Amino acid sequence: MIQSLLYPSLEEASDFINSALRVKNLVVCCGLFSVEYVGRSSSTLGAGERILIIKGDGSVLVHRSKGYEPVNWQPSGCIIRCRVEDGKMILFSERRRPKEFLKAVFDKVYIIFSTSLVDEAKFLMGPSEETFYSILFQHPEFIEKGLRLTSRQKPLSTGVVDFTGIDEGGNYVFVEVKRRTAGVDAVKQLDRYIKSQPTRFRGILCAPSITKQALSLLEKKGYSFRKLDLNRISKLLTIEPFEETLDKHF
Amino acid sequence: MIQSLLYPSLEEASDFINSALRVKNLVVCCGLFSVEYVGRSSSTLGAGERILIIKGDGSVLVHRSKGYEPVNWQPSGCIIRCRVEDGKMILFSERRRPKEFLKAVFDKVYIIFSTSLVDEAKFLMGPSEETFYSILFQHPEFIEKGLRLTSRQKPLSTGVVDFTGIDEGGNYVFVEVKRRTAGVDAVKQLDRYIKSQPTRFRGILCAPSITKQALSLLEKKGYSFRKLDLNRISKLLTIEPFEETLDKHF
DNA sequence: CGTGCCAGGTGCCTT
DNA sequence: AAGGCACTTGGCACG
Repeated sequence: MIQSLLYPSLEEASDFINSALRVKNLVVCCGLFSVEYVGRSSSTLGAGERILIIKGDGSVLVHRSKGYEPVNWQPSGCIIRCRVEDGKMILFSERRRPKEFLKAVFDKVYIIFSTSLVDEAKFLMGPSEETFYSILFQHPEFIEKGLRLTSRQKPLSTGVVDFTGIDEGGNYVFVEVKRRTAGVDAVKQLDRYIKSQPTRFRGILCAPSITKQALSLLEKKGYSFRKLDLNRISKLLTIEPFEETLDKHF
Repeated sequence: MIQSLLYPSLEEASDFINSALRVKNLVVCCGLFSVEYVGRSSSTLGAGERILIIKGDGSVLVHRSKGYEPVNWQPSGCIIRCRVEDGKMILFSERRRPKEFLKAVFDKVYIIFSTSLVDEAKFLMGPSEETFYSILFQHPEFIEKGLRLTSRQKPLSTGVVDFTGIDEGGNYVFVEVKRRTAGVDAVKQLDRYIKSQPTRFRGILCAPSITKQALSLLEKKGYSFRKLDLNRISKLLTIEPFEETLDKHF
């Protein structure tokens, strides 16, 4: 059930929003307004035509005419109030921790609607990092010939190492897996794991590619890089490859 | 100028969207639909009531009833098409590089509106990390009385130290600045810089606050914590301090 | 609550 | 175009 108002007065819009807030409906409001934000950072946005979205869980989004990201926002769990003051509609949102405030001051509301979105569908994501681990754990030869993996996702004092194992020469090995290009961070992560151990471990960083600086740091530390062949791995997934999904749905 | 349709037929909605696309208007559409995505990853979302937003620059956002993040999206620059097929409205978005596809299949459209958002306002962001460095470099007394800073953003073998300097007692000093609460990793970072030097350096970690564990580690290492007074610093910026902004606008 | 770490991260700036 | 890095990153899992 949709409720909507076209070119409402600010009083009408304010009442409308307050009604929607009480029943935790979603509200979409298009109008002319300015935005102030204070919190971890702060920002000011002068008056302009935008979209403001209030979700039932207390999140707020302000979208301008371009781009993926909202220009201002408030995450879920905020306390939201709306009132008319001095001929302007003021929408105020307060986040408790960290302390953050967002205020939208409306000169005009062009259109506003609210609804309770009935949406029970499950969101299914394609192969994640976890999926890659499973495949690699069953096929350590993709990482290195003769490698035996002894544990996965092993918690250390300083983080969780993806794999532990023993290489062809009998050396203990830590393996860090990245699904995408490995950067300096990944090398540091691996280094931290190995430094945390009293005994000697070889380090293997396994990723589809690696940045130049990361490789340089890796070599300086004496660790190894192993190129991960994504196509070969995806052949082993139950999930259908890109091309097939494309053919089927698109 | 707003155009809107309440409970349109799928044909009406499709025509409406195509008209809006031609003039690169923003479109907000609330309805019952499913979403498929294939690209860097892939995802499937069964039918449910949601909001779909198309922006003039070719970005697409699908929002469910909860949370800050869109469940599916397409960044700006995509090619968008809309048609009715087998009694469903299909909205298709293609990204060129990387190759990514998003498809929304509508069973029903509850409300749809479009508008060209006139929005020329400048978005002004509060102090960034860079801003803090500049201010602190010019006002080292905020860090410590009698401190002289000799260089900023100096590259070491192990990273980039924010400031180097000499304290009142003539000791060489490394300063690491954090804009937010300093955690254990900030201490480790500082420690790494100092360990990398052949000569002795004092370590100062400068942040608005510090976690208990980080402070404990810092003290164990013999380094100093300096509370960064954000209000005092922001006085030196053209940007007004938190409390004042709060008083004035909230 | 802090710590660690992934994300279809996104956006910005540099080579 | 690719790499590096900050972000009001958000989000989740775990101690």
